[in-house]
Amino acid sequence: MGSDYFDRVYEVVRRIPAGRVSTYGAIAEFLGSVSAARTVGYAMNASHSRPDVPAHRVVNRIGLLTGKHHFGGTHLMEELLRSEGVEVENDQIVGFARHFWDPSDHLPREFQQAEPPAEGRSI
DNA sequence: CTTTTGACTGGTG
DNA sequence: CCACCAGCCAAAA
Repeated sequence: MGSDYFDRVYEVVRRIPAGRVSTYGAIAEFLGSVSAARTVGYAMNASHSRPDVPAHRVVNRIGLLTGKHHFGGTHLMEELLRSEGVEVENDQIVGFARHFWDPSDHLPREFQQAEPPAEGRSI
């Protein structure tokens, strides 16, 4: 199905619960290489046609909303996060460590094998 | 086909 | 604290 890596990124991002956020690096590390963080960001850029991918819950390592410019509106990403209970100030997530969601800490290791989730399974 | 460029990160100087 | 470099993957020129 197209690019495997992007699909894996989307699967992970899709599991980020509302009110939680993750980072490009954490996702890349979960998928095997922390250095591929840029690619995770690039995958987010291509996630426009993936409405089921909450790209606004992915920020950089210090909780900065680096991708906010890609959400059309200047504060759309921030608004989305706030509506989920994530406090944002000066384009940065307040209490970032408190909202941080590490995929390696919640998703099964088999998930890294690029195995898509079972169909008909509610998230 | 080659080169450039990104929503990144960690290390080095 | 700031500047630069390497590593990773994919799309566009």
